[in-house]
Amino acid sequence: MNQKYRTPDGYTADIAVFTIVTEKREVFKPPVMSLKIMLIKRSELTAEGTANIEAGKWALPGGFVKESENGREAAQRELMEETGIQNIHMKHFAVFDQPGRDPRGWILSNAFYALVPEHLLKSRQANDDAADVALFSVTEVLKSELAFDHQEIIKQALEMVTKVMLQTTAAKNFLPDEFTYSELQAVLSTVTNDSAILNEQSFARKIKTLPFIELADGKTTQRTSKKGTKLYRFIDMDIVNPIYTARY
Amino acid sequence: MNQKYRTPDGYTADIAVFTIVTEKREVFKPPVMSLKIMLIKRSELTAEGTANIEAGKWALPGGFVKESENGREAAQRELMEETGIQNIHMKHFAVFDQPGRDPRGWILSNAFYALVPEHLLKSRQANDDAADVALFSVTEVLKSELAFDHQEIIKQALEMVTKVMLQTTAAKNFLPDEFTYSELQAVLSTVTNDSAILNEQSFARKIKTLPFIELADGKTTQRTSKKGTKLYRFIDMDIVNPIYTARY
DNA sequence: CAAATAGTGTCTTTTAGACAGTATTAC
DNA sequence: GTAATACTGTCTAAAAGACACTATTTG
Repeated sequence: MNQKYRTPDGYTADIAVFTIVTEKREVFKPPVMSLKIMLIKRSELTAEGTANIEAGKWALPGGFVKESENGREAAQRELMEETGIQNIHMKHFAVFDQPGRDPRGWILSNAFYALVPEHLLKSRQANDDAADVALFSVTEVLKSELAFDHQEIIKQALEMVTKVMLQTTAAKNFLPDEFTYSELQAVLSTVTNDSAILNEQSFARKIKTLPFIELADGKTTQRTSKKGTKLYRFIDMDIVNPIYTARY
Repeated sequence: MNQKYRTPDGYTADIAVFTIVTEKREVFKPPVMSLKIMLIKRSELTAEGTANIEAGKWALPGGFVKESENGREAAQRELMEETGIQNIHMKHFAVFDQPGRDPRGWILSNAFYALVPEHLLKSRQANDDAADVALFSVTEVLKSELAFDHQEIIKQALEMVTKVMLQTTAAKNFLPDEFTYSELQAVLSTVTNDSAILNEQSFARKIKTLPFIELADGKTTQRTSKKGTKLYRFIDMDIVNPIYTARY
């Protein structure tokens, strides 16, 4: 190894787990949803019994990458250790490597986000060096004081999530396999104000023409209305919607 | 520091510099363009005179991140040292951290891409531990054997570039401030086959309605036709074009 | 004049967007 | 019946897509 170059003091992985919780679910009514992020409260002592850094503050779950792991594997493991949540799909979106971002030395953070349905987080439980786990509304979190530079990480994660929700079929992560147009609207409304999406009649017509959504033939549900509503499914595909062919 | 965790053996930054070269520029004709990537040939000896790893192979420019630098700064510096190119805008797009990807140990690579006009690369010159610098067509590069896992890095960079070119105003990186519709078409044609973009009359009409492009009032050029052509400018803005409101 | 690029005119078809109306069901 | 959600009918205005035509300039 070339010793001219410093080796980092640590390589970590942090995970911004987003979910959409159903705030209000009344019989025969479309749900009302809101976007949340899962954070842990850093414990006073580490698992080894020494004083923990940034103790007592809320933070993204995460920790050091171990030997023979890559960042993604560490993210999965740390999430499991601290919150009991496992097997969720996460995507890398940035690296935070600013010297000084962590008082312990030159610590690199590999940042991931995950979009998961609420029920997968039901079993969450604080463990290891987490004293607590909770869901926070994203607006709330952007105003609170968090550990390290986690507020900045969350801010960037949120921008990414908004984009991904509107430009890919990521909304499917928050819906059952078969869903109604109003449920899809409820999901999308957590990240957009676009009237073409939020207007009821427009969207009810539009959904039938989208190439990445198909009708679940003949099936209906009464969970959002007395009348009964048609069910739709996402078709898996990669979509690039060029801005040069869009209509404005 | 918690010694349970391995510290990485190195933290590097690699840069995929893309440019669009004008393959054919005849008087009074729209240009023909093609997408290229800049690679270096790894020298036999390092700057210190020791044998270089992966010597003789073509690779992305890049190298170790130094003390008090972040990944982005190292990417800028290494690009400068190896190719003489400086002050270009680069974006981070992935981290490559698979154990075993580099025979020297656990070496993390922070991957960046840059989109730059051809003229900024005119002054390129191999230096430091680079024996040569050259531009390769992207189709060619995906078939050749490169150092480390750089082919995979380039593959992912390319996917990102295609998306970014079509979903943002990134095409401006390859155009003069004021450009004709056929020049914009030439740039976009390097990454898409979309008929709505490549059809001459459609696009000539379309460009006038795009909210992120404005007419450079009254100005014309003869560089693409005898008749003279109107010039346009990009307006800086962030665009999210939701797939749910697109027309298919 | 011919040839080439850059447009515009015009027509047809599709889509958006708005508003009002209908359908179905629980209670 | 009432009230609520989920649609559909219908109209208008805008846009897409295709094809032919015009405009301008060089040589």
